[in-house]
This record gives sequence, C-alpha cells and structure tokens, in this order.
Amino acid sequence: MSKVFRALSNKNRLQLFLNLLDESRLDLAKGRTHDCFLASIINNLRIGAPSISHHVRELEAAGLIETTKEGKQLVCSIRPEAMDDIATFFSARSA
Amino acid sequence: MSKVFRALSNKNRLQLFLNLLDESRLDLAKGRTHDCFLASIINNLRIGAPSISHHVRELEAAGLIETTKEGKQLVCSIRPEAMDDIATFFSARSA
DNA sequence: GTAACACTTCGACAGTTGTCGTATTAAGTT
DNA sequence: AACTTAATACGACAACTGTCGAAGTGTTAC
Repeated sequence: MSKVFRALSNKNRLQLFLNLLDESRLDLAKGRTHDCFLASIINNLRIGAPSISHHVRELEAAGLIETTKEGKQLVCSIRPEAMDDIATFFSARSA
Repeated sequence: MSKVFRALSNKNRLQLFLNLLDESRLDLAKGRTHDCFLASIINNLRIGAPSISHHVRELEAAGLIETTKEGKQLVCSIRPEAMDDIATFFSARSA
C-alpha cells in the first residue's frame, strides 16, 4: 500500500493521475471509453516527454492505471480496483 | 495533498501511522485519550530512535498527526481532520 | 522510402531521503 | 549531585528520485 502512496507523492505524478481521473469521469458521462494521450499531458505539465513516460510507468507499476498502445499513441486509464482499494483502506480504519 | 501521500509513502512511516490509528481506536473504546509513545514504537519498527524522531516530525509536518510532550515522553495522536481530508479527497473524485 | 510523430531507452546529474552514530538536552530517580 | 531514560540535534553517507538531452523504435503520412 505504501507503493500507492509513493506513486501519488510526486506533484507531477499526482497531477497526471487527477487529470486522468477527471477525464474518465467526463468520458463516462459521455458514454465513451476514458482515455488520455501523453502528448496532451505534456502540454499541461511543465516537464519533458521522457519524464512523463517515466511517471506513467510508475503509476502503472503501482497498479493505479493501466495502459495500452493505440497506434503511435499510448492510452492510459484508471484502474477502478485501485480506487476501491484506497477507499476501503481508509474506511476500514476510521471510526 | 501530495505532501500527505509523501508522508505515507515510506514503509516505516506508514506503519507508524497505522499503529497510531489502531491505538487511537483501541483507546477510544476504553474511553481514554489516544496516545502512543515513541519508545513503544521503536520496538515494533526495526530502526533507531533518531529515525523514528525524524519520521514523527514528517508525519506532523504533513498534518497527519499532532504531538505534545508529557514529561520525558512524546505523545502522538492522529489529527482527525487529516483523515477527513483524505476521505473526501477520494470520494469527491470517484463515480 | 523518407519524413514526421509519439513515445521509450539510456546515461547523466543535482537534489532528496532514510538511516546511522555520536553528542546533547531535558525530565525523572536515587 | 550523579545516574538513567526519552527524545532531539547534528553531521555523514549510501541509496533513490526527478529531470534532462540525445539517440532509438515503431507507426503513420506523404
């Protein structure tokens, strides 16, 4: 579980994750599959492509997101199980 | 918010935090104020006193716990607001 | 088939972290 | 006052991180 926190402990990585999260809510409402290309993220965050690539891998390694290739592009999506894990982790221990 | 995750990203620090969390529930049941001395933690974790002291400060800096001195000893307790923050952070963004 | 695009791999490097040993302070004990 | 206990302060040091630039890989466009 500390791996999950570790993945979210970096500002840029957290931002990336939240972007994805918001994307996925948006897309869910539209009935589309939620996705996000790295190229679009690079514009939001102030770091280079190699760093983004690195961060995506870390989020993936932590089990927070999953990725697939679509042609040239990398499609990222939130792993719903991860969200559940976090939610239950805290709810199980409060009050 | 990334500061909170950062604080929990270390295995020992997370353990310390969870210990406190469990302690506080236990003591709450007994009707006592929840507390925890570093000395008792040192036995659980496999790191030295200076490291523990350091970790406690980090948890405190992240707003997760608060501490007071009681004679020689340091009393640590969970900041309930912190738990709320985390809970709402995730619930606000899911579904 | 070559050019552009989207991402990855590979060092490199400064900055941060986690731990330790030693020394110190502060509180309680005898 | 001298001693013990609990925690802190202060370096020191290896290990890890986050970022970059340059070069590489695979995919699409012309």
